[in-house]
Amino acid sequence: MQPENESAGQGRRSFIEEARRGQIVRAAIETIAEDGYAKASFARIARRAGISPGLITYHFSRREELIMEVMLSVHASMERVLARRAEGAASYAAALRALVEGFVRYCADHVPEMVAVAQIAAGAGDAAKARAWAERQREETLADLAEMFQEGQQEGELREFSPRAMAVAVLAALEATPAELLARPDTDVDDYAAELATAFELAVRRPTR
Amino acid sequence: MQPENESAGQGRRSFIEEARRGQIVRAAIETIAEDGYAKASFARIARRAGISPGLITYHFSRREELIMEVMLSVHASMERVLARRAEGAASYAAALRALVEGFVRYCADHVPEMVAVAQIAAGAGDAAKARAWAERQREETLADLAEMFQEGQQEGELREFSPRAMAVAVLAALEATPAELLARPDTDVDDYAAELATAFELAVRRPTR
Amino acid sequence: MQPENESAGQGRRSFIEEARRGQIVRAAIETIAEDGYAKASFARIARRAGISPGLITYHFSRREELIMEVMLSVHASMERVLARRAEGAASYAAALRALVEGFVRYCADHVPEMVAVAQIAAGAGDAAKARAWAERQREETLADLAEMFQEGQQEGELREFSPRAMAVAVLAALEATPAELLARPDTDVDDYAAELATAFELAVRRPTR
Amino acid sequence: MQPENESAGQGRRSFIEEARRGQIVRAAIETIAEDGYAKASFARIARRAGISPGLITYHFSRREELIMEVMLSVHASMERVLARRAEGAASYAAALRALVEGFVRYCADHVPEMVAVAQIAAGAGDAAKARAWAERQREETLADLAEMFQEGQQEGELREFSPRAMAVAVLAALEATPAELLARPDTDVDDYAAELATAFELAVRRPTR
DNA sequence: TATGAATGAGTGTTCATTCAT
DNA sequence: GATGAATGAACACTCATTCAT
Repeated sequence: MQPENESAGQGRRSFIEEARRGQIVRAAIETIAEDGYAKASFARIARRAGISPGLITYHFSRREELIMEVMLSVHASMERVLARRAEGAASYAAALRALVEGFVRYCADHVPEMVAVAQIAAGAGDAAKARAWAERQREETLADLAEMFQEGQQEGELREFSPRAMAVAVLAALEATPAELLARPDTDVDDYAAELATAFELAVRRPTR
Repeated sequence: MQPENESAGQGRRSFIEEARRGQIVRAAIETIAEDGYAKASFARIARRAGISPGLITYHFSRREELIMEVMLSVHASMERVLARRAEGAASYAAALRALVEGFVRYCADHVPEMVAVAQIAAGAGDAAKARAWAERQREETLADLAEMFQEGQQEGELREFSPRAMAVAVLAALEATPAELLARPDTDVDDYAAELATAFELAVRRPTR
Repeated sequence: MQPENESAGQGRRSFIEEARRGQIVRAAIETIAEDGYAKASFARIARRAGISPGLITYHFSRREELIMEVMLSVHASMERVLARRAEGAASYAAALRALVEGFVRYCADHVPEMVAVAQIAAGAGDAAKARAWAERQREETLADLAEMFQEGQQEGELREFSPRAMAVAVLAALEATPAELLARPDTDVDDYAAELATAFELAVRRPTR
Repeated sequence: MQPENESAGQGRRSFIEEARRGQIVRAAIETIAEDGYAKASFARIARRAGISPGLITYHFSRREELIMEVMLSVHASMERVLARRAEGAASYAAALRALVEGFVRYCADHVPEMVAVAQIAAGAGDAAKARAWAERQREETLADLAEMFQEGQQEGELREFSPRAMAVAVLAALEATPAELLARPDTDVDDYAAELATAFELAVRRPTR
């Protein structure tokens, strides 16, 4: 009898179950990050976690559910970190800088998570639900960014440019960070973040005559 | 009985073989772009090409070889286009603009190719060789870009910044283009390209005065 | 630590155990009848009974044992009912009528039981023992019926015919009843029973001149 | 690339493919008849046919398709045989006798087919489509039988009785035949058929005063 | 007594690859 | 050159059964 997750009103998950789920999610993240999404079979994930493949299905009724959980957990963790940073920025440029630096910092500290999420987002057909969710999330982030730019323009702090195109460029640069840090592990993360922040600051702010 | 590809010294490919290979590569690109890498089985590719699955293996001894060929052909095609644009740029800023606009233009005109390549790059384990090659290629592109920036800095046209970080940001923005054009088909491509070019121009050039 | 069923000489079953077994058997009957034998997993049966799957194995050491118990309990219940009807029939024709009407009546009142038993009888390999038992039971019923016919023939009440073939036909008609009542719920059960009884009465009795 | 069965307009099946399909259907019938539906896995069917399990999926795109083909082929074969017998019956009683004897004869000659079909009809959930089809077929047969009885009643040849109930009884007796012949292989088939025919003749015809 | 976490064998199905034709 | 029948390994998933608690 599977735990029949999350649906039932009273159905809380036991401590041990929560622990196993966490363990499996971790193993899934690492497996996807290291071996690639397509090779992240239950067999491999289970081997890494030191459990039997059947146990994964026992805790996650479908593969989709596990993949979704990976997405959700990474996203929630990042949100928590970024939220702290975003508060109390004095200007739009400062807010952008806070976002960029926070994101890069998070990437540096959570490379496997970011790689795994990227794999899933770009990945196969059997993660359709998770991919759709990620795309919606991404679209939302883009919209937020663009809105921020627009406000900055209306208040005269930022120059005139296409908020959307700039948002795409910024997010793309952020999303490229995990791969870059993976490819060049010696990168000074804070420098890297500052460079990005400065570049985009110059790109968006009204040129001081 | 197979054509024994590429290895043999004298082994030129016949005209008809070259044609078949091209047909298969095209079908592969379209299938990967439309159905996703994971669903792009030989059966599907062959159906699209109107041939039997066995014939693919006849022309490409391993799956890896076909995927590799997809990469190579797209890359070659893009190089050809970009090379024309890059020549005769009067300044580093102009060269950057030419690159950005050329790349975006190419993306707009070759969506399936770009989507397929992105799928492969992010994709499965049986594309390891192709992925490695793409990564090497990408590294090379980054190095070229960074070198260009460095020269611009030495000549005083560009401000001081990390050439590497800027190169990553620029390339990331470019690589995000196909997805963006796919997600927002109404985007004015030339505007979009100009916006990116301007943004990065502001980011790199020595601030006037 | 299991109850070590039925084997031990002294091993009586406690009251509570008997109750659990009954509850599980009922849940099994309903699950098999509604979801089909193949889908009647321990998980489903346990969910219906509001217990854990492990508890089923605790009370029935093998799946086979549970299935067997289903058979036995249904059979015993039917026997009890039929026995009452059979007594005191004045003629062989009357006895046949009593049997037919009793059986049909029982079917109408115990659809799930009959459906479940039919599912098992026609069903899977892991019910082999139960199926064998049912077949033996069936054979016995056929023998009883045939013997009754033979006696009726010897006493001159019934015409000459193959007792065995007639027994098969009668039993087949009876066994078809649950499905028929399920397919046509509006059937008037008593009419239906009377029709069958009359048909077979005409088939067996010595034609009145 | 699977043969993509039956749908395409021009898509004829090759000779060799037709042969394989037939071989697989035969193996499926025998496996179901001997081991039971639930144990008739592709692995077992393939072993019997001396082929690999994958080949079954190659020729039948889903399991359901194979099961359906079993049903259809048995049904078609029986129809062919029965059709010859049914023609030219001088009375309703004679038509009934022809049907009964034809059916029994067919059963005797095709025990595995009949057992397999019975297994599927009574069987698991993953044969839903085939079971539904069989049930529709059965219902049709019942309707035909009942209609025949009704006509016979209207013409005065048959006594008054419920055509439906009688149809059910007759069909049930027929369907019980394979099991009976299997249980008692020494049965004289023609005698058995004649007994059934006579029994139902007496049951339906207007008693000769 | 009862739970539910865990296992391992088994399922249908997919697919790159082989090979006789 | 080309076909398509055939294989075998891999996949997610199901489930009776075991066992520590």
